[in-house]
Amino acid sequence: MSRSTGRRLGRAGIRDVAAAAGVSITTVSDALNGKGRLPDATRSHVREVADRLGYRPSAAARTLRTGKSGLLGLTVTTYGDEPFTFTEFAYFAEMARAATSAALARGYALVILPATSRHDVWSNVALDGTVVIDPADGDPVVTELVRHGIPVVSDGRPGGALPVTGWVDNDHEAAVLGLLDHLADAGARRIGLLTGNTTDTYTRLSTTAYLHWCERVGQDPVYESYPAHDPCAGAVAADRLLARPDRPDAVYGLFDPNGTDLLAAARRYGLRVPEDLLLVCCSESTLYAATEPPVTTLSLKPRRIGTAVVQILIDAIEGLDTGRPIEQVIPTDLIIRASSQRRSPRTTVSPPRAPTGD
Amino acid sequence: MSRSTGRRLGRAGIRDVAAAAGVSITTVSDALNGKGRLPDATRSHVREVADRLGYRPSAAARTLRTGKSGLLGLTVTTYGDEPFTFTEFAYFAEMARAATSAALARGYALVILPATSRHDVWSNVALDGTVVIDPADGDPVVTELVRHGIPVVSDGRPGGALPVTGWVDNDHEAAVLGLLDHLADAGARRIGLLTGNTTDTYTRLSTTAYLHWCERVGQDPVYESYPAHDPCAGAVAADRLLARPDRPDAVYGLFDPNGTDLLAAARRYGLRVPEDLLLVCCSESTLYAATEPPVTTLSLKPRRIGTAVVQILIDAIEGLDTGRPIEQVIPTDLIIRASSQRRSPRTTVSPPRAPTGD
DNA sequence: CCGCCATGCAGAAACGTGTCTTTCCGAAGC
DNA sequence: GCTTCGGAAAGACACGTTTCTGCATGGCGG
Repeated sequence: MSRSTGRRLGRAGIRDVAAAAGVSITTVSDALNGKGRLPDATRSHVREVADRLGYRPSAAARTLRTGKSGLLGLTVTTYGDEPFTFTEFAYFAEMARAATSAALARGYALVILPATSRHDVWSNVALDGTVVIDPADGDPVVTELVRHGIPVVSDGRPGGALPVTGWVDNDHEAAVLGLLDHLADAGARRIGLLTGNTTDTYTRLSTTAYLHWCERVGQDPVYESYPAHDPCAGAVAADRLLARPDRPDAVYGLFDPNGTDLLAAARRYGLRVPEDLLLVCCSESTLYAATEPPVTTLSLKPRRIGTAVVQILIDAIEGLDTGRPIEQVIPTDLIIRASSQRRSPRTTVSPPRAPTGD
Repeated sequence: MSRSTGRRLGRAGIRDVAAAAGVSITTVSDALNGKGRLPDATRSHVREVADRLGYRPSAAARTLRTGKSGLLGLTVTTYGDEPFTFTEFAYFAEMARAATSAALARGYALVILPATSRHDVWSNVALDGTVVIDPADGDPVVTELVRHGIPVVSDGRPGGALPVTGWVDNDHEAAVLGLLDHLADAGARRIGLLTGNTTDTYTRLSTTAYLHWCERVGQDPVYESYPAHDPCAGAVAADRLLARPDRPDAVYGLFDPNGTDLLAAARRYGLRVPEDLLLVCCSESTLYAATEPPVTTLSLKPRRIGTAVVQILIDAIEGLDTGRPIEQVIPTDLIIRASSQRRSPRTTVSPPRAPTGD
């Protein structure tokens, strides 16, 4: 049987369009992609025939020929033993959502992939580039990707001289320092920290910033750490922190659920917030606007980060890069609510200060 | 230049492996895929050479040849004007996470795609199948996908005779009826509903189940609806519901943030929970375990749904289907906490030394 | 001793597209 | 009048893999 009649079942190919329009394959390709020198009459004719046949170019064939798939990987490193922490917290959900929207707007789609170095999964999909969330130092997946010539942009400043194309991150040190200053301004004398025992960049930078701040103001560090992937462990660690003999009068929690964990622990110990205990936690959840009391949160602006990461990555893919790594720092946002304001609203006080930090 | 020496830059191809191993292309392909009849010596030799060269088969070429890409689409329909509601609520995050894990375990990856019928995005990626979350009646994207022979499995029972391969859903009617019975058992005399004004299946089924229950027990329906995509509107609607002259003494909120919305509204009206107002909301967030008071939540088991959807879809793709649509109902889980139990567990605060709750 | 089958492997045809090169043809220039 | 030039479209190849077909060899039964 001839090749033009053999494909009765299945989708229409470019050959079918060419035959139906009475032109060659080249003309069809050029007409649909706007590439060659064709009169407008031919262009519209071919397009009309293609539409009538319901023709959709094969993504696989196009990818094979052009080398561009229009797919970006989105990976998340694992915390501890958990196999997969995608959208473990609201941060990831928001960031992934923004990244997906930004990619879609430029004609790309996102593929969710694990950060493990399972070859079979990674090699089964043709990637134009990859977004890596919080890569570990010397991440083998990242090095292998760049060795294959795939651009990698990371959310989180990479450590260990990772050869990424670029990165986007918050200034975690400045955020923690500003937040601690805010608590001190509100009257905190001893600020505690609820942190993780993992080695990821966010946890490490935030913790060292806390230690530096303590050193600067001459306060003994008071902190508890726990495996961040275990939600129950957070509640226990919050309890431990408030059970210490050197109980802090203000606490910053690094992870999303810490706000409710600390509120619950404070209730168990009969501590009033904010009268007896000032509270701030890092979270993207709007639920903290409606808790009792509302909790001051530090937002890492995941939407801006997700958008920026994708823009940098696509710029690099499409050859708009400047040759050197592109680095971008997104400012954080401290959303001040009742839990970190010592003065009760009943007493007449000076109007609340403008939220413009240093 | 010959074809074997021309590709110096770029990844190693199967030809390079064949040349380096001193065998033919066929032998390399068979050895790596475990297909042909080869002695184990040749197999291991080829594999060793391929590893040494860092050979990764081209996903695009394999997809073109075999017709299988190993990619599954994951789409979310839009609510109202919002362009993209992926992981708008914790439900989507959990469901997407479970679906991703389940797909990965069977060698597939998930591509996040918008539910709009933008051709250019959909046709730029070769899909083996698609998961559609809560499709609208007669969804054009779904019909076009099945017309192209791509299996579609939906999260949420499809309406409008949508030709999906299968679907997974909760028994929303039974869940709402059981939950309302639970509230009535706890002493509720007039149960209100906080619902959405969208036409998606979840909202519609839950609301009609509520109305049926009211009819059965002879209670006048008391409900407020609002656009579920707008977080501020939820707080306003919660306020409206509690401001009514026929104020309910128990409320069920259909959406994730309704719990804190209703708690805040109750505080504004001086209503104690659960003494004056019983509360249940549908949510997957663990934050409700630590609110004041903890809120009873209805979990739709998104992890089980995400896993089941992917299993059904991959079974259909790999030809394990039975010919008829596969339908699966996942039971819901009512997590009973203090907000829906009229008796207060204790009037004094329990000693702080035992962090093990309940 | 001949034919046959099982084994081990190579050659080559696809998969469907993009694009380089070539061909054709009419019109303009010397 | 012949060449050249440029526009329009066709031919052919390549992308890298899978897989069908087929060739050679050696062991075995008849």
